[in-house]
Amino acid sequence: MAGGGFSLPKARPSGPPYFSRNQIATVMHQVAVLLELNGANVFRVRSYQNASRMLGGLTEDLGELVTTGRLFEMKGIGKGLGSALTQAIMDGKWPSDWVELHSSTPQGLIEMLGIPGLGPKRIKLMNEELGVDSVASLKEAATDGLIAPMKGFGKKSQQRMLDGIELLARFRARRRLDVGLMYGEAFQSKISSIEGVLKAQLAGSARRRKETIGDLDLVVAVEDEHHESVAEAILSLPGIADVKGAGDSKISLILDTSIFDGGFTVGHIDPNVLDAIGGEDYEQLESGGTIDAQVRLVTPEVFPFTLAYFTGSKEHNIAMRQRAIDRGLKLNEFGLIPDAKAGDLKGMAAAKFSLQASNEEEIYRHLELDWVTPELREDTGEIAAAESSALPELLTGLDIRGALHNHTTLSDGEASLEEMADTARKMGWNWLGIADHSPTLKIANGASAEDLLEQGETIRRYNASWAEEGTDFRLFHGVESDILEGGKLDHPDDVLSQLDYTVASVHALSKWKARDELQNTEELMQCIDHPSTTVLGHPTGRILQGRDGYEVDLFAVLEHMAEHNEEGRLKAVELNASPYRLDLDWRLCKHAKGLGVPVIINPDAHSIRGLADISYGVMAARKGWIEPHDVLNSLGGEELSLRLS
DNA sequence: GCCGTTTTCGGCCCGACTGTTTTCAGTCG
Repeated sequence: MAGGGFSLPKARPSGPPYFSRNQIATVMHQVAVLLELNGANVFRVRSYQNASRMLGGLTEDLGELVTTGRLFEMKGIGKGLGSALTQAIMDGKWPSDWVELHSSTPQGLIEMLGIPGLGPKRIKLMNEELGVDSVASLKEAATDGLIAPMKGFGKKSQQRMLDGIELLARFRARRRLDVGLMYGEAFQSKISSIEGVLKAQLAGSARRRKETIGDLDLVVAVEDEHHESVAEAILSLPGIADVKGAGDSKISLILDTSIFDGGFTVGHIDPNVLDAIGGEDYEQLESGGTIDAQVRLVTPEVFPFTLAYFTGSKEHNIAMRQRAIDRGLKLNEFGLIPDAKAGDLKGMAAAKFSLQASNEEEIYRHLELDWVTPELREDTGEIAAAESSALPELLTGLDIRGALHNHTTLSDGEASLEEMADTARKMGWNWLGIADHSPTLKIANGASAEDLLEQGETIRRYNASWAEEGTDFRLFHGVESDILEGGKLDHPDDVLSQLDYTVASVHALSKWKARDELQNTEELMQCIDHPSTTVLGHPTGRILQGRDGYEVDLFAVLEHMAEHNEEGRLKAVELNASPYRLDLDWRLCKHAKGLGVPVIINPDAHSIRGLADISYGVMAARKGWIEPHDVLNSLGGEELSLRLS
């Protein structure tokens, strides 16, 4: 969260329900963090976290859940949380201890949690003993040498805090998926070519294709006799800025951009996005950037277990372990070990009694599960699905036949219509949609109605000539219209009606962020009701690592879109594939799918290279359980033409 | 705070690493 400030949302003016699902889930997460900082029982903290995650992934209406009493039947909701939530939802009042936690915990403590190596316990201690209540005051205390003399602390801890603060200032803790994968793939290929390395594979959130990545995890298979030489070779690879730690099985490193053989460049960033992520300084900042990496060296027999373990997620692992326990087994990074055999042995010593597995599939099979693709390992229902062979047949890049939201030189794109079409054809697509900006967006050189309609003429000419020569490719003509006051679109109806489709997007972020969730939700719905609106573009306006989106109840918006679709009016939600956005969030894809709202993955390309961003959208969609038939991208040109008419 | 073919208390996933200790707490994944 940009800013990191915690606050309790105000109740809606009318209700119940007085709070949205998002709000409830967010507040519970915040309470969990605040409890940690106040030294609460770790399991109590976990209860809040579990409940937050569970509620955040729900599709049911909260008010209904409460009135039917089903809230109390949900796993993870007991008497305490159940009645607290009932009060919040039905009366619009947060429990008094939650309010108290929010008001009594200095905001600076939350910010301090972002410092690597520093957790809630020591933050609390420093706060109590030294009155440290922010990153700035911590820096001062550490510089004055006040930290080291404290019991349980020391000179090294003090220095690590200063280093951590430096790192925090230099770069935000997480990196976007595209950046993380760039580092990860470069590092993996360097390790793979070391003599004695049998296999090196990226694990962790990069393998799960999370939209941002905290650090890289690499699992390396190596025979015992090469262990030492491989470890040494890794430590002497180019691109290592610092070694944070090196134990027997784990090496912790910081990588920098010198790992990239061909140099480093961030490529084209559209100005709107650039502004949010640091403006002109961004490229410089990024080229001086770093990423943490952890390498695990294991024997080939253990490799699949370690790979599965460090792929995570933590929540998926917990569920997997529990499943193992239920079957008299112990699952860890070394193996899957029957209780009876392992006795009190720990770690590697117990691992020799492990059930055999030459790959991840076999581990899952031992637990009577289908193999779960890494993207789905978030404990959001994949284990139940794997148990009953009901895992989705996920979308792949090969299913993509086109995308609707792309720009040309008519507005702020770098490439002409012809260049864009040509590139799409070379990518094997059957169609391409062009949706340039509308007039209100002056910063993006929004095109006038006149120019827009002229572009339409050109497109019709191309389509006619392709049809004539029997080429299975066509252009669709649309617009990316700004959403204006009252949910209105940015062109007169008679202009919009001449287009194949309209992508309606919010760009006036500051205005939308100044309003509350209810108003924004209402306005988006009004815009969706416009007969010309076909696609809701980047639904929250978020820029990853740049700015949060505006407040909106997307569950409600999607439900509204579902009603239109049920009545035969196509209303699709965009999954903006730009790695800076990935908006619709993957967590909501499953919900859209469940409601029958079609998803359209759009690269929002501003150059021919930008079209390749579609791959990040496919990653996010897979993470959101999306199958080929859930997206418009998998339709052929003729089929899509029918859907749009 | 939740949960229970262990039903009202005592667990709650598990191990590595670091820095501080002299047997362990905090943090991380």
